[in-house]
Amino acid sequence: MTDRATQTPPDAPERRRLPPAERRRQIVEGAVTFFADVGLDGTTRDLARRLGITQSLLFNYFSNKAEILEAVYEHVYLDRLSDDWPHFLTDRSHPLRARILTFYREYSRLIFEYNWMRIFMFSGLAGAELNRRYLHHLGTVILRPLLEELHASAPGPALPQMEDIWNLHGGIVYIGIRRHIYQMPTPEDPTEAIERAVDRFLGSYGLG
Amino acid sequence: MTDRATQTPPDAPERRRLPPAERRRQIVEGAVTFFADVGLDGTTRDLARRLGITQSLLFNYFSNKAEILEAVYEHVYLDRLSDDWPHFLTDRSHPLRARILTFYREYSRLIFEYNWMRIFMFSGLAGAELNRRYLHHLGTVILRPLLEELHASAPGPALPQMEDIWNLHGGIVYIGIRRHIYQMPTPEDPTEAIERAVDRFLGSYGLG
DNA sequence: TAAATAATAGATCATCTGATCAATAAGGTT
DNA sequence: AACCTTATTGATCAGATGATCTATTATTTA
Repeated sequence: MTDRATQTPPDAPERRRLPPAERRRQIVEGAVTFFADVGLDGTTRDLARRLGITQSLLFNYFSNKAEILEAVYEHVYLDRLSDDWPHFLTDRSHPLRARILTFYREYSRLIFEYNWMRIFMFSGLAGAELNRRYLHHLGTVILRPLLEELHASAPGPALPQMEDIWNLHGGIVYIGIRRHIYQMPTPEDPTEAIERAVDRFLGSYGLG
Repeated sequence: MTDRATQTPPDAPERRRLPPAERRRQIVEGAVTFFADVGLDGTTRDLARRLGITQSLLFNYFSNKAEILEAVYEHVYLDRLSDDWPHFLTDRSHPLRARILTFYREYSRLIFEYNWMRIFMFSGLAGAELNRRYLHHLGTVILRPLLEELHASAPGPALPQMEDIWNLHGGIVYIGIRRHIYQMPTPEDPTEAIERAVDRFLGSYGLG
């Protein structure tokens, strides 16, 4: 910031004139971690500084800040809910326990990520419709079928309700919240904790 | 905002000159819901507008915005963790199940509240030390003793770990997150869902 | 090598935002 | 009723912020 006049500042590469597609990609990826760090109220100047470009350049690729945030959402929400999971979860050729464990192993690997977790929370607090859509989708496409699978498999009279599925889900997701939102220590690998949570849940419906 | 000159605007009471203590209290309470709504980046002008006072008046009671936020934290974090709970939870003259259920009935009543839930989340995302202190306190003063009570009561060889307690806790807290952060529909009264979650948990350690 | 293209930087604008301060007036006191 | 204290207001400042526009200059093309 001091010797900006020198041709090659100490650490900043001072590279310029990237192909537009690549620059745009660089901006979006930088914006994702930037807004994940500081929140959606982060300034375009700080974002530009972090990217090593000028603030005005941002507006050459996006007509306003809201458009940058849209690109961030798109980049972050993309492929977070695989279309395979509903089929996989209802594929009764595998034991239900294995299906659930495989799902949550995959799912937690995808969402226990700093950028996702925080941008999801920031936009949730901002009241973004996107969050409700995502959760509604999660509920109808994954958790609801999961409930039906449990009803089909449970031997006893005790059957889970939808709210119980949300409880199972929430207990697992809470690991990611503790880690990335509250920045508390959590198990490095959550797999075992998830496995025990799932087994407690299944066990209580006679699905040990 | 249009006819501010008229002596008594249509709806605004245009009252002035409250006793300082009362005005301060009014500001803090207004600030709590204001910042819970819009986030900690909400402007002092919007806050003043909501309170029906001028922006400059805020700085007569607080020397800067950070001081307002401190008062908000203090007001919101106050008495959220009762000192009675540790004693109550370890009082073996009552059945463990009743102790846990009573605790979570009380606790959920206290924290499943719009202002608390959102300010806790906003400040957590902002990296506030206060959140980590709160959660650390919760862990050592409530959840850890709870774990020990479970170890003392569980008949079988299977014993919960601390991470399992966090899972129980997270699953319950997640109801409040869904309601107040994601603004999704949740059971009006979470008591039954909590009861079932606790029973699943206890059952899996032979404490049915 | 010279010209053309367009990615990037720098300057600038209008508005917003936290904060200050002198002027005003509400409510109590005598 | 006149006075006094001080809660409250209105004007204002400096810096921050989103956005625009023109000047540069890296890279390609002829």
